[in-house]
Amino acid sequence: MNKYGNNSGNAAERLDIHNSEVPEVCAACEARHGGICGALDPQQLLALSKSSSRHRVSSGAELVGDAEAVDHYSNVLSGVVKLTKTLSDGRQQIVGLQFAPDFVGRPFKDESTLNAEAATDVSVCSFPKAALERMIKESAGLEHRLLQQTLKELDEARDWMVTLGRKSAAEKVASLLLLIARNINPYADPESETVEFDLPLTRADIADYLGLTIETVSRQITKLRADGVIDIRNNRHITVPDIARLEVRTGA
Amino acid sequence: MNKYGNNSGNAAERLDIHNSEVPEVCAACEARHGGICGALDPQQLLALSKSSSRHRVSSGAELVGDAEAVDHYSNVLSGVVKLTKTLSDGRQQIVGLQFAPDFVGRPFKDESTLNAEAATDVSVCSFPKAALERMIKESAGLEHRLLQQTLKELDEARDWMVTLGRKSAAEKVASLLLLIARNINPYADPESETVEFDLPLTRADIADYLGLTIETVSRQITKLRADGVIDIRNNRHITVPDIARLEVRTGA
DNA sequence: CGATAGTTTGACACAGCTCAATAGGCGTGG
DNA sequence: CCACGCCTATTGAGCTGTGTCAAACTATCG
Repeated sequence: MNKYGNNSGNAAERLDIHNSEVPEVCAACEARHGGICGALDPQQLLALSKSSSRHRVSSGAELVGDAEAVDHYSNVLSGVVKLTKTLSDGRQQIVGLQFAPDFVGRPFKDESTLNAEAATDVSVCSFPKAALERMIKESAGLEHRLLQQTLKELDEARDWMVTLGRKSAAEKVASLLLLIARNINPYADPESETVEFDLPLTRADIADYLGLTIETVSRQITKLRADGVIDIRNNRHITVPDIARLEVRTGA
Repeated sequence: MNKYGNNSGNAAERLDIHNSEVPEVCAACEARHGGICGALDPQQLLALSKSSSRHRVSSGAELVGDAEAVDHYSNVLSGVVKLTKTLSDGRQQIVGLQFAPDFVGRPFKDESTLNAEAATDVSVCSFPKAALERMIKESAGLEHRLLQQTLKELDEARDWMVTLGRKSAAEKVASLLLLIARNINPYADPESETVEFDLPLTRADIADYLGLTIETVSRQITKLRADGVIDIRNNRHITVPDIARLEVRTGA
């Protein structure tokens, strides 16, 4: 099944081919100047957008299956995507969270080695594997962006290895809340002292990202709330009155 | 201090400029067709080798300091380099091991976010930051190799996150021994049932890579030896009579 | 308003940590 | 070649943080 490679909902079709403006689909990405497409000039953007399409993926749905053939790549436009790995006996670990405008997919490999799943309702911009790989060959800037994004993800993965290997349960939970607070809203003022957001993850997801059980996660969240570091409404809506106090809890 | 950017020991100087053969320094890398330099043609290789130099770094010495300005990059020619991160209170985590012919250094960043240290005596081929970044701009192939290497390291980091987050101490130790067995000797037959090698890491290093204490590591190694999965002589020399039996112990 | 999925809380067990003592490897110097 | 000292690794005993199992609670949605 060609999940996201088709042209349904392709906004670019509404553009005149002679129009060199940025295609309508790309406006959202452009606005925040992130994402790999920023490397493309309007003409290249138009070419790529011809084979790309926007999709909504609802919470829980799979974007890329582990050990499945990869036939498309995506950019996250909104929502959160979790990248998971599973051992043969079912133990699971989340190995990354992708926020807008992150890229999802493993270039230059025929099979995925992990599972990408929508943690919330997500909207993505997808394009066929072949189209992207063709553009990479034609645009050095695109490959450069991809390298930058990969280096960023590698830095993040290594930071998280410290969290997994050396932090206590309490520090792990604080670290995750801080990570989410800093990434979930790309428009938020990074200097603001207080943050408010809806948790994109269930307790089970959090446990899988931190290498803990849901019970331990729940106890640590309860403690953070009891200590006034966070406020929770409806189990999902979190308020952090003072980011600095949360940072202290992460164990540096 | 310009640690590795000078030309001391630059074998390329002995080459005639009109000689288009592969520079002498590069022969070792070429032999195994790995490493980023494989993307360069002989002429480019010659150009890069003009500013590169071989160095021996003895066990325990630092190649790149955390939060230090990065002025050079290196390729590992032999030995093992450990990449570490340290929390403010001293807790440490090894976030990667680089074997020959891996690349060491973080392109496009002025400061390193981790510490690279020789785990064994190491020999490297180093070149100034500027020289590599210039070549990247001139050779799309080089950037492609760098992307491939970075993607490989990202895959490895994510695999290790599963080990850190979800495996037992026994599985962690088995996973590390398998990792080393598979990487330490680039010339070894990957199909061979038995492997023999000298551990490049102390018990403390192993603990820092696995998120354990040295005592727990020691106990698990003792158990593997008692069960006949490995044989140890002189605390460092390891024989794995049957790789498949070790794999079973890694928890998949 | 009942069903369902997610979350919290409690009591207990155990894997891995801490602290402490012992043993082994290896270089140095007598 | 042995004796000594240093550093690393092993082993033991007890403790604790996190996991396990079970039950109660809460939000959400038909």
